[in-house]
Amino acid sequence: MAEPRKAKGTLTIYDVASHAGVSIASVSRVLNGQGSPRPETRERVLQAVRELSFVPDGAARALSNGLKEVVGVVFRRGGEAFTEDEDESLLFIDVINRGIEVAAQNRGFDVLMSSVGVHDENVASRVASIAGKADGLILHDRMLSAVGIARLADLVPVVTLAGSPTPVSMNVRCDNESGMRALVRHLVVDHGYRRLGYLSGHVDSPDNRSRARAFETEAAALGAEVVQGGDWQGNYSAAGGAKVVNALLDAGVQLPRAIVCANDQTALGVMHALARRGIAVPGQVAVTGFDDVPVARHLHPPLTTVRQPIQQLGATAFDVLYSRISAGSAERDVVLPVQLIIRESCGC
Amino acid sequence: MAEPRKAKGTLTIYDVASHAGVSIASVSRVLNGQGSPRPETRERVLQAVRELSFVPDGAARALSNGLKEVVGVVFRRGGEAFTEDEDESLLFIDVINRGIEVAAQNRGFDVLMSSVGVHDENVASRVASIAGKADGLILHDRMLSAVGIARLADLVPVVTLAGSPTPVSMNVRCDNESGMRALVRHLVVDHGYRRLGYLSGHVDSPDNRSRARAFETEAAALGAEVVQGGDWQGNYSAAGGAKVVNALLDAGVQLPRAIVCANDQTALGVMHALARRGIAVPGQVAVTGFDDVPVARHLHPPLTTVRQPIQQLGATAFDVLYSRISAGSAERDVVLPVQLIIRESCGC
DNA sequence: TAGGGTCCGGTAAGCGCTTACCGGTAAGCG
DNA sequence: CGCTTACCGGTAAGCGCTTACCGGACCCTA
Repeated sequence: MAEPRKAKGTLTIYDVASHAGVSIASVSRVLNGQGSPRPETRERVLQAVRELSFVPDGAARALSNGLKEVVGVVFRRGGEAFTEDEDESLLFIDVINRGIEVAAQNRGFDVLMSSVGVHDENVASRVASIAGKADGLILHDRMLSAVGIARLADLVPVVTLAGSPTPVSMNVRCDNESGMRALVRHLVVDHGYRRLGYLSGHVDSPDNRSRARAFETEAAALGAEVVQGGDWQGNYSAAGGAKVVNALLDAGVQLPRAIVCANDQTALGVMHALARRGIAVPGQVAVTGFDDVPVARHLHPPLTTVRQPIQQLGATAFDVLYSRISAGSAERDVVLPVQLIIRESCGC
Repeated sequence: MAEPRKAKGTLTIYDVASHAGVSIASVSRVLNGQGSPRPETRERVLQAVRELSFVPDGAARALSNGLKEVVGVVFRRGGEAFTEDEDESLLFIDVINRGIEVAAQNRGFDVLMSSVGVHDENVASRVASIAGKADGLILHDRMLSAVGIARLADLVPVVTLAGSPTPVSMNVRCDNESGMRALVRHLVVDHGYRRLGYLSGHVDSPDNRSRARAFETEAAALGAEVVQGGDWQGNYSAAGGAKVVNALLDAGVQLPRAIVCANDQTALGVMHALARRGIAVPGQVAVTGFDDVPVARHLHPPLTTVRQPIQQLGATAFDVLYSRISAGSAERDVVLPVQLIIRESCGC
């Protein structure tokens, strides 16, 4: 721990008060718009604040108010350090985070960002440390077990993203089911593909599970043949998608007519791998994604995918958390609509 | 402002103390590893902390210590809301931010992220508000005027990214000059291109200025013809790059043999626009970027660019700030090396 | 067994702010 | 003209934590 005690000439409200010739209470009142100070007093204070360029200390304020005006966001980063894979997977999470941030600003809150390494042992302790510095927490997918969340939740309000609500925490997610159903329907009904593969994301991700399930049931309902499971397991990354395809091809497996990927990053890797092997997309194999990350439209061919309102997702998470913090209660399970985005990688 | 005063049953150190049958001083000492508590006392406290799952309040701690263990990071986001352009430009900044974050964690710090809209009037007040909640600030490119920085800097230590050091603030940047020189040399000497265009970034960005200058002088030194200026002005975004190319083409201008873009995003837009117009890259026009953002290698053709150690940039910024915060002083101007990455878009 | 030195651990003072409470002044009323 | 009422603004307490300071217990030595 660093150890300065008074780095700078640390102005306090006392300095402002004496400079303005009023009491600290008046200064505080003016700064917070409480009470009804006489215009003259008010002006004197503002003048002093301006002259000294005083900024009140957030910690003191927080302590006094019981409100830090800070929310914490916790998410996983890729490998230990600066691996390629990590960089690739930035997009999705970062867009969500920006959504959170923008929403937070509207309420005068700021956002404490904290990532956790994949094989970081004590996630719980990191999270706890953030909890101490924030009024509430937003947890990205797969951060903590249900028990962990429960324990956390009686420290501070907790919102999870793409998880499931618990008795003590709230959740915000997208409507994976209907998005996936629409996608499969498009592939089977509109294009007439009879054999589809699902290249999964992390097995323990609720998003992945519901997408897989919807994929399976819809395809079955439409009478299409389905390929998935062990060999088809990715990890939401481009590298993961490429690896699966390469392994399949090396094993001489006959690819299905369309590969439905758990997310856009995976699709990106799949298309890359396919291109390297000289397999035409969508001519020989169609590929689809999920998320509609910005780069999706810049791929060759442009990626057919399901658009999640990614930034909205973050903004909503904040709003839910905020209403919990300030009003004391909020909706526990919010589901956002998605939209099928048909571009060219499906064969259109 | 929200107005809860005691949201939860807020555990305090007093609760822990009485639960453990010791004084609050002992609890604090155990928690901070100060003094030399008797093993038994120590154990009692830890036990109590565990049982109550107590987490000390960050604000109180900060107030008492004069150290919040938080640094603020301020950057610009694109348009007002959820525009396409905004999404596109995520990459660069976010990688830096992640670098900051990882470095911060190593020191037990957390990162307060705050973005500012492009046409946000009172940047200064937003920044000030962050300043009150942090021990130091990292400002991305083009956030504040020199005066603004000066004023800010006597509130808290300030590090700028890709700016220039001021008497009171520190700066971290990459070696644009040598990167650009190497790139131009490659284009002119190795490929023999005689006519080069520089598609700029924001005019008021120090990075852009030094790249433009290096481009110009090196090209001149090698006797190549240079095209730049008014019509060649982008804004670091893909859309900006595409717009310039389209305008040029519409005006019937003869494009130079190679287009050197101020950054990768711009190059991405340029390549896209060129492709739409049926112009072969690099066959008819070579295109290069700057940054080596992760997607650069997934373009068609893969982008020749100058790699900046982006994540390092962030990490270094934090380290500099940290040493200033804890040791009271630090280097004022840190320059990181870059590396020419030759892929295919240059014609190789 | 008494005196001195060590350790531990408790008490209390503050960190910078908000705000309940109260006293003083001025305006309003009879 | 004196008393009430209202309105400002000041004083002080307290938010949860760290830590300086001090007193007590224990151990060692003579």
